[in-house]
Amino acid sequence: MLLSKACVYGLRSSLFLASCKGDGYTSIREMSDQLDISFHFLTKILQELTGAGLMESHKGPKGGVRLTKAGSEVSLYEIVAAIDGTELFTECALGLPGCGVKKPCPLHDKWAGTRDGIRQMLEDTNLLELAEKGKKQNLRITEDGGFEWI
Amino acid sequence: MLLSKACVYGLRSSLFLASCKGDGYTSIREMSDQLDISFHFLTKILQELTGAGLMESHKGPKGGVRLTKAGSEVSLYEIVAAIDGTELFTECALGLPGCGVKKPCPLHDKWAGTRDGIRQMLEDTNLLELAEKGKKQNLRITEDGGFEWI
DNA sequence: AGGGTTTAAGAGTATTTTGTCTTAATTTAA
DNA sequence: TTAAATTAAGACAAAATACTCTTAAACCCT
Repeated sequence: MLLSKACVYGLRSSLFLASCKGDGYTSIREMSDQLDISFHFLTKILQELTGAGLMESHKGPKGGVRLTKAGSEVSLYEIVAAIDGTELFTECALGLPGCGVKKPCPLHDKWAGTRDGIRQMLEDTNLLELAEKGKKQNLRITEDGGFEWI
Repeated sequence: MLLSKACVYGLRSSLFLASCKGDGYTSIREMSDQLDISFHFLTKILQELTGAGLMESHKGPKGGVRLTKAGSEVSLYEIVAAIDGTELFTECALGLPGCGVKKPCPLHDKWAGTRDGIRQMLEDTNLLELAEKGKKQNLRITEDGGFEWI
């Protein structure tokens, strides 16, 4: 699996927030309902994202979380890095520590290119772009397709 | 992590076999020693590869495992598919089941290209090519670099 | 034939990931 | 000021992954 489940859930919920109108907070309960993700698990994931500065949270009624930046300014890479870390984009395909230009494994050259391709794709893609595409083409971001773009 | 540890170990040991001269069997004990991988864990991984038809095994003295095909005929993709399965090459980046051309997620188009890039890199690379490169440039395939190309 | 060597198979353990539950702290609004 | 709503935090449980160990089966050699 390329990304952990926590990371995938983090991406889906970030996408959800990017599609929300206005700059108010969205409650985690609503997100967990709409996206069909365990409330408590999602809470922990979003805590990581707020810890990383990508979201900010607010307690109490009318509380919830929201993006700290405009969706157009948040790349998927930032979210992945915040949850799964950057190891995927630096590690050796054969799992050898310290593999790099100086001390490569036989697969290093080829894998480095592929790896950069993954990173660039994530860096090149922002939340707003995906939210607008999803809204325009009515694409799903949940398993059952129950989510309606806002 | 892109590949499981079992898969990474499977790749390293396949690479080891591809670098072995002659067509005799190589004992799993020797491989686990040379590659610094737990003997019993490696045994189970190689059983998967023999089950998939990529290797064949032989018991008793002079026993061990060997590739069923020439190293030049074995792509990394075959090994990864045998151990980790092909899910990585078919799954949705957002984890949505059934995501594809017909029922895509907002990230599908971009991810499909990236995903194919990973697959093609693995399909395009064979064991002999890596073994020769490793031998020629004296590259490591173990953490401590203790392995000497045969 | 018999003993040593090697893979096969499966049970058992440890660690990480995933998910659940409870309690505390904060905030809004009546 | 009090009650309801909401996130924060941490303990706990379940599942998947990563190993470890033991016993069985097959094989070679003397």
